[in-house]
Amino acid sequence: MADGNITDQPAYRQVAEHIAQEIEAGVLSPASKIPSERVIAHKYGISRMTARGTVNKLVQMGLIVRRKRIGAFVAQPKIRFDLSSRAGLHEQLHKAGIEPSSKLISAKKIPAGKMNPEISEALGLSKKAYIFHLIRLRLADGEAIAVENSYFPGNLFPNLLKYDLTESIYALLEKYFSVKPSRSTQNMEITFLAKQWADIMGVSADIPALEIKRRAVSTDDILFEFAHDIYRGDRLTFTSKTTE
Amino acid sequence: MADGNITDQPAYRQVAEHIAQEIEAGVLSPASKIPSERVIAHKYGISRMTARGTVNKLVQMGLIVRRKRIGAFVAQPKIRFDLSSRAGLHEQLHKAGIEPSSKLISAKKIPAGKMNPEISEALGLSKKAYIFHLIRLRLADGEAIAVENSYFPGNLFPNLLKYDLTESIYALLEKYFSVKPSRSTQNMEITFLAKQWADIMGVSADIPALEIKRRAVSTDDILFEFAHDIYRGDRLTFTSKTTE
DNA sequence: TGCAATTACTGGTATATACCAGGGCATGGC
DNA sequence: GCCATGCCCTGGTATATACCAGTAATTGCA
Repeated sequence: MADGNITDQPAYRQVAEHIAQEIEAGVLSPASKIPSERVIAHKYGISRMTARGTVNKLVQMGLIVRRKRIGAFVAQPKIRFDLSSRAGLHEQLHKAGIEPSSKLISAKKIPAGKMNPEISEALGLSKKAYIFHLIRLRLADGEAIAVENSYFPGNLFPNLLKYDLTESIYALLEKYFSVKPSRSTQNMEITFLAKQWADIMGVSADIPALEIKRRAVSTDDILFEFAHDIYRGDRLTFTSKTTE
Repeated sequence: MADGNITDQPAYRQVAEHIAQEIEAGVLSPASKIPSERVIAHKYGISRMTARGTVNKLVQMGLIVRRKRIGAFVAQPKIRFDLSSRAGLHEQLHKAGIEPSSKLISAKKIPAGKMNPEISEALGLSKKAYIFHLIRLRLADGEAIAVENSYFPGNLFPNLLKYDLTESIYALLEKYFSVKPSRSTQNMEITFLAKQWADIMGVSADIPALEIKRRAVSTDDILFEFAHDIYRGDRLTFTSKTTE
């Protein structure tokens, strides 16, 4: 910025705050396009690289999303997801008036020996056993919000891949294999979206994420699933109600 | 990079991956200084701004931490914090062989009317009631890892500020006011560290964070605390064990 | 009218350069 | 031996410029 400043904030932050206020005030409404980096630079009398810093800051704050070669847009409000709810993601989205959908990305039968030890050991399998690995993409109103990796012991679910895997897996397991989930132990971590998952979701890797690894036990006390779920932190807010 | 590349990755990412491998391989050990941006630029034949992009990426990955005007250093391994554990942060750190400490940043008595409505309403207070607001900084081996905001209804805890607030507040409440926590409802969100908290912690605002808002109820079914805790996502990994 | 080619614009990457403020260290005076 | 001065290095900010690849609107031809 050409002029002097009262606060000692760097130019890119000042501009970011100004635009952030416009967004919060509703001058720029969700899904609307914000001015291009070059226009911001000209409007505020800063260089494009500085304007880019401004846009970076806004992305980082979760207020806008970038679309390569198209522009930057005001972000939709975050979707609430209650991790402690009995209801699954699908059901919670539906209740919130958001259209949930899933896409089966991959379904493979893999020898336990070729698997990541973390997974085969978690499922307590010998090397010659095999594992079913499903990757599903979860969407909300058509927008990718999560990737779910599910690992099932092959011996428990013969011919699993022959079933319709696009619907609820848990319903399927109960219907055809009489396996009902009872308890689960989960471990969560805040990370950045690994490129692997970002590619599946079709988004940039520079967004925060919540990763959850879960071991699910059936009512028969059998460990029947190891799940590794990756949720976008920029589109979801996570709620966890605990009563202790 | 001057030379052509096999992968189509941008230069700043390639260099970042190379340095990341050096860190993971132990060539660069925790707390050791990585080369300065200018040195990286020269070493890999890239410009300093590109080298800066590399360092940004590494910071974002949580592999290194920056220290203004001093350099960038390989980050310490993340500290595990079990959110679902009965043990508090202090106890968990101690068990992990890390020295926990706290610092009282501020302790104020504030009219409920002047408070953020989210808080006064959560505590179910009229505008003329008052609220105690404590801000505490939590450290692990001297490093700031969390900021805790605690809000207590004034009527429940007369003269709260006269007590020693540097120790465990819950122990104090039980000892002097016979208030024992029983249940809590909490709401967590992944964000970026707001400048406000970053300043208290003495770190940059460009790091991920976990914010938890908690309503704590006593054994007498009285809502006695609204807490707003902010944890550094770059120094902590959060575990949550659920058995349902 | 229909469709292909052009063009303007976008974010992403990269370079070269410049200045600032503060930490760390060597130097030099006392 | 002590301490202050000053220099070098650091990350942080900022400018100006350039090229790329893909989108989207426009243009122009058949």
